[in-house]
Amino acid sequence: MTAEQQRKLTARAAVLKALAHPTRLWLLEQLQQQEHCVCDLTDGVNADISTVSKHLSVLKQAGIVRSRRDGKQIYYRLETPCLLKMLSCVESVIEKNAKNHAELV
Amino acid sequence: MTAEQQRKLTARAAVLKALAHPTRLWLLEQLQQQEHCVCDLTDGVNADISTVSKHLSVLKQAGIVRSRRDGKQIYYRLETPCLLKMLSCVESVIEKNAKNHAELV
DNA sequence: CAAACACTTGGCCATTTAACCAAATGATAA
DNA sequence: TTATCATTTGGTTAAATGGCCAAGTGTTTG
Repeated sequence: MTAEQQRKLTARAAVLKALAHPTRLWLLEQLQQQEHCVCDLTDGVNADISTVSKHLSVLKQAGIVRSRRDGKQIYYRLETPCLLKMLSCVESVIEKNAKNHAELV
Repeated sequence: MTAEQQRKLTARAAVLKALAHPTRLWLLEQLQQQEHCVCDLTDGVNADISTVSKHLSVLKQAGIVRSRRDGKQIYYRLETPCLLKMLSCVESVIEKNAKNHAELV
């Protein structure tokens, strides 16, 4: 593995890492159709608003969402919709796992 | 977020988490064309063989790869090729980030 | 301008992750 | 059956993550 390869793979891993949390995946689903302020999003998650804010900042840091201020609120929107589509493959892994597991029983 | 949603999202996050490491992404690339034994894979990675073995076990646990023994060696193969294809979207996030960053300079 | 509102940030703590080394396991070769 | 090879597993340690609370920042409202 060359240094250049290492660099590329680390960048990819960083994006995947940002996606790899149930709350963050839920946030992205909410942002799929339209932008939302943090307060909207906090309502749906069973967590402190500061926790939600930090999750959003992880997604922003990774370049997955963007934010804009409008008055008191800050609105987040999904920057790269393909990310959610790509989850269909993740889903197929899960289904296959379930099937394999069922066969073992 | 219902308990059922939570369950689903946690399962997805688990698969993404397994992908979210540069070494594991590299391993998957190697397995894309053909199966390899652990020794093959260790050669390319700058890490202890036990480290590589543990990375492979993370991928296996997530249902992303499978293994079979042949004599002394254990061969791993990619179970879900679509996972690597889906990285094109991850790549587009990275490119967009680079572009945005360039604009700021 | 002070109070209230919507968020973000810093601090703290518990848990998880990743790396290495050493020891254990499983299979073949001597 | 002992030695050797290929890999996994256990133990340890350092660093990263995720949660909450409290304090700080930026905006609007009274």
